[in-house]
Amino acid sequence: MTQAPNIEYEMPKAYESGKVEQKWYQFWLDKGYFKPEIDPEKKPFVIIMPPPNVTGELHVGHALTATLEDIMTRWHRMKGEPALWLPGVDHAGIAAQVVVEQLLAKEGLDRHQLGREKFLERMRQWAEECRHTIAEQHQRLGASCDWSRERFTLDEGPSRAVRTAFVRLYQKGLIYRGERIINWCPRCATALSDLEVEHKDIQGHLYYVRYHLAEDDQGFITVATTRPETILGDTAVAVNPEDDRFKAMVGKKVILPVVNREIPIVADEAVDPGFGTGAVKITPAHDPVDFEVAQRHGLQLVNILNPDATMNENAGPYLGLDRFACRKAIVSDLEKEGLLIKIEPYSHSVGHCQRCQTMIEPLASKQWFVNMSPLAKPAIDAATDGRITIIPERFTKVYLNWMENIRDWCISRQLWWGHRIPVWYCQDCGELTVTVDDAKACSRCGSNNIEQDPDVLDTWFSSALWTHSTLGWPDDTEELRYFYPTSVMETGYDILFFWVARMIMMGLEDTGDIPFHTVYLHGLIRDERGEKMSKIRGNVLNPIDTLERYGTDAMRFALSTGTSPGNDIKLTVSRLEAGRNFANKLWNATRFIIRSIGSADADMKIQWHLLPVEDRWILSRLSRTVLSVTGLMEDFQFGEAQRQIHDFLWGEFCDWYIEIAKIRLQSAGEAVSPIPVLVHVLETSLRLLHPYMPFVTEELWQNLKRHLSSEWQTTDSIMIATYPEASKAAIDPEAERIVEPLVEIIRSIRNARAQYKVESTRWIEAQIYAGSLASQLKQYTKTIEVLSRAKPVTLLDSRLENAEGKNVLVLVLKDSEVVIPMESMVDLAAEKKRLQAEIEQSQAEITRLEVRLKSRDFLTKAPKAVVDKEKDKLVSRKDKLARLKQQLNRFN
RNA sequence: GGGCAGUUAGCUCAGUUGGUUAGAGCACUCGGUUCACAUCCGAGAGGUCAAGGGUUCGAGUCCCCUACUGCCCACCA
Repeated sequence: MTQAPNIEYEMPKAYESGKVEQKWYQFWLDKGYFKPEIDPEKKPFVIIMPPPNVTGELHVGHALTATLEDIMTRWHRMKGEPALWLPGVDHAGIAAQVVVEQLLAKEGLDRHQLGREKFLERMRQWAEECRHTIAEQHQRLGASCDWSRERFTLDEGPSRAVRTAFVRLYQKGLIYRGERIINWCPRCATALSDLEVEHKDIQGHLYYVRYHLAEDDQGFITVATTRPETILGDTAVAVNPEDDRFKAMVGKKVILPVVNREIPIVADEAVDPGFGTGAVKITPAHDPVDFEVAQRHGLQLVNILNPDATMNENAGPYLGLDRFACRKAIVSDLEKEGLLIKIEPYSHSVGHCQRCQTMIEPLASKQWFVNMSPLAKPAIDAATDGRITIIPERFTKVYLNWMENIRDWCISRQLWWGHRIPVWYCQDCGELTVTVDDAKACSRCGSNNIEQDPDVLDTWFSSALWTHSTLGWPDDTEELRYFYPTSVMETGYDILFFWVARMIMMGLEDTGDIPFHTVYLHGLIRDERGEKMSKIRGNVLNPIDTLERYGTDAMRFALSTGTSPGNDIKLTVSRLEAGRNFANKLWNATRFIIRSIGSADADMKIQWHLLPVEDRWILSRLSRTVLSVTGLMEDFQFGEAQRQIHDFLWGEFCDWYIEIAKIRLQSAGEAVSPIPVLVHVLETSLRLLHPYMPFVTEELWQNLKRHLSSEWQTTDSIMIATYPEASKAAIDPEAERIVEPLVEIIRSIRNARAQYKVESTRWIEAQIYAGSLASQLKQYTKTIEVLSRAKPVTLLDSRLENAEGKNVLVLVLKDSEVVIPMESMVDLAAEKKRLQAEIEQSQAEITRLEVRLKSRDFLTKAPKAVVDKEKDKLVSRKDKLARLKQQLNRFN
């Protein structure tokens, strides 16, 4: 058994330095708290962590993910559920390969020089380093995930899942190989899926080019294009069949400029007669629409590009030129030949590689695709019939819209880093062998002369299987049976399509069941200026630097408090400071309470029947807070939940209860000690807060426990203590009705002091008329004295109808009045002004209430409780108004 | 071209079944070396909840419309 670490009573600085954090993390780890037990009697809570890419270190976005997932996991664990949070990392295909290629470039190497095997070895080393760094960083964030189940997408298990899924889809006819227009990144030298292309508006040009008719020197047709270099790949000109201008030309041939090839004029619906000249050049190998036109008309495909986007042999004289150089050259040649009619500035959207920002070339190429529509249908149903809930709800529409318009997914990548496509081509008979285990021979002719497809799969293909591949699928494991479907998928809304949608499709396809019940989408982290963080902008915040500076809990506070799902978060210094200050406040409050315990007797039993009003009040407020926080958490409103814990602890417990309790502690003797309540509220609040701020709560909780008797020693750690349960029994409206005016009285005296600039060291007298509350407030005269620095405070039996003298200040409150004899003259003018303002305000409110209460509709249609409330309010406001007026009369 | 969000105090943002006088942090003003805390304490100022219309007894909250900002999706050469 691991012993709880020996706790030196350190100041917050020690906590900020990270020592406390590391101490506790190690403690939890040693205790094995992160690993849930499989208990068939209990329903588990499961989150599979979105695996960070092995491209370097974590950024604040990951810290947000980790924070939210840790909050949920810790909360459910404290509720006694077997809570599994399964961590992992993603090999990240292109993204990681790009990083390592850059590292190689610094050494003057490229991957082709190394060769596939050596390069992959290098990649594996790199991935292993990253995995290490990432795990370490997660630990610093306090992530309570089960490291014994950590997975990497290229691990044996997940890899077998990938192959199995591929083979099954292939056998069902849902994976096919074919020549289609794909997005080609010339820099990465690979095909990309549509999602991996970012469209940006580019200020370009529209070139109008004349194509002469073949049999008629005079006749011509003019086309408009943004990419004149693709003329080299034209195999037709198309016009709309309904376009009278060109009807006569359809079927004739034109001479392709520059290359002087004859190509036909065809009629096709796809052409918009209103755009450009109404005639379109058709480049089937380099444009998706043209590709389809070509299919319909049986046109030839002419590919004019090499993989690196230089011109190939089909470009004739332009062979070897870069695509942009070629464009210039062609434009200049067209001009020379008088075929360029005009150039117009034109803004259009151009695809760029998501990873390297290189301009994409649409290219006809033979690739592997997944036919998505059959997979989308069950995924649509799951979100429509309520089996899967997306938070915030608005993303359901976005999800459905994408699903309903889904297009086939190009999954092959011409990379080395990733899951190799499990397909072998027979060099003898040409048959494809598609198997999970490495093929040794052709499945048809048995030849050993087979070669595996050199390509790898899109990294998102393995991600799509993550929820089940991490739990053992395709095997029927105990883990899979127990933990699947998982509970929550928590991630950023930016990967809804990339990942979440595909996981739902593949989860349903592979297991027949949804992968998770709830999708929680968080917002993106932005910098102080509201800009998205990116390496290119150089505004990326390293979460480790941040937590070293402010403390992990402060950062978690900054990331989760006062935020809401799906909305972006601006991470500012002041947010971080607020978190740090809150941790510090807790530290100090706990220190105070621990010191108080030391000087009192050790019995912390609350004597419920003897409790004074303020004890009942704070216990009531605690109950309400627990009730509300629990409800909010069940509703995934973590930001609001934490804000309420913060406000309760700081604004009520520290500001009022502790301050009042101090007075009791100082006047030794007859009174009931506040210490049991102090301890109870603190201890409960720490548990309530623990999911959010795990380190400071553990440190303080452990410290507190050391001063308590054995019956408090329920668990070895706060993280496995039970989560507070709301007790409605402790809600005490009567106590609240007394403490509220008490607070109001104290505030009003403090206010008067400030207004009249009474020196802080000077005491003033106060007399209070509290009507029906007098008897309960009687025992609080000392409290009022100490907290408002007024002495003596006396309670009046009756109102001072007309307080005598001009140097008496009368404060009219809701149900009470405070009379303060002033040493010097009261500023009459100022007082009159203040009273008049109050009267006006009061009068306005009364008018509003009266109007409302005269309305028959209101009286009959509003709920009775609301009506009664308004009636009571009117009575009390009228009373206050009358008293205000009397005070004003004093001055007249 | 579609779709979605945001617009609340000087700044950053909360405010989820419509129900008192709309909140917090930071910033600001004034006052504080009281033994938990100056990473603090006390007091204060600051908002026609973007504009307009509607539904309702009652709207920051629901509906319509407008403006501005941002995002997503989309094969107009």
